[in-house]
Amino acid sequence: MLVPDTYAANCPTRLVLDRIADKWAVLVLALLAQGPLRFNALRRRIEGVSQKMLSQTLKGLERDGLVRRTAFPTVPVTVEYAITPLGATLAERVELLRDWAEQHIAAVQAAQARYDQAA
Amino acid sequence: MLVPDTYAANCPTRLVLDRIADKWAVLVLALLAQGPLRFNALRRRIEGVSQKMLSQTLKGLERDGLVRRTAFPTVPVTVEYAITPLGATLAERVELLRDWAEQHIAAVQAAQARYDQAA
DNA sequence: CCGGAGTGGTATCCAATGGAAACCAGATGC
DNA sequence: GCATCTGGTTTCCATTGGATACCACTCCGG
Repeated sequence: MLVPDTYAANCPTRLVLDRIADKWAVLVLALLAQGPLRFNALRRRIEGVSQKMLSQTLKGLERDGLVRRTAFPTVPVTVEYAITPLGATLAERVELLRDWAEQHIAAVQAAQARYDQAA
Repeated sequence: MLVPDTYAANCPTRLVLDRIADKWAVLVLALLAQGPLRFNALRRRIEGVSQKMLSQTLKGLERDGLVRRTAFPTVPVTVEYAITPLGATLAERVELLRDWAEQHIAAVQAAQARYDQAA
C-alpha cells in the first residue's frame, strides 16, 4: 500500500473520521469555536444531549487535543471548556458542512419527499 | 427563534448533520465522488463494512438525493451507484475533512499519547 | 434551620443500533 | 454437481445511546 488508503480499516484517518462521525462532537466543536463555555452552559445550548454523552464527548475531544478543559477551584467547582488552535482548524472545516446543510436542506427534503412518494 | 439555531433539536440542519455523522455514508460518498461503482465493488473497497450497513447506507443516501441507483437487467442483476450533482457538492466539503485528517492526524495522535500518559 | 437549586459529573438500566453470519434465487465456471 | 458470483434480506447478539437517579457541596430564600 504505497498510497495511504482512507478506506482501509487500519488507516489512521479513519480514527479522525470516527470523531467527525459523532453528532455531539460536531455540535460541541461548532459551539466552542465561538468561545469558551462551561459544562452546563453547553448542556443548555445543545438541545437533546444527555449529561452522559456530553461528558463522554468532551472527554474524547480533550483526549484528541481539540478542546482544553480547565477546572477552577471555586465553590461549587467551575469547569470551562475552550477550543484549542488545533480544534479551531477542524471547526473551520465543520462550519463549511453546516453552511452546506443550510444551503441544500431544501433540496434534500424535496428528494426525501419524492423518494417516499414513490414507495 | 428568528435566527435558525442548529443546536435546537428540531432544526432541519440537524437532519443533515445526522447524515454526515454517519461514518459509512461519508466513506461511500467520498468513493462515489471518484466515479460510479457497483454494490460489491463498494463493499470490497470499504474495509470493514457489512452488507447490511452498506445496503442501509446506500438506501439512505439515495433517499436524500445524494446518490443515484441504477439496476441493469443482466444476469445476475447489476446495480450501479453514482453520485448526483447535489451529492457532489457535499462530497467536495467532505473531501476537505479528509484533507484535514491527513494533515493533522499526527498532532491528534500525539495529543492522545500525552493524554493517555497522564492517566 | 430547612428545603430547593445550581455546580460537574458518575452509575444504572433499558431500548435501539451495529456487526457477524446465514440464507436467498438464478446463472456461470470448473 | 458443486462452488461462486450477483445484490441484497433476515436473524441474532454485543455494543451503544438515552433517560433517570444519584453524588458531594454550597448558596439562597423563607
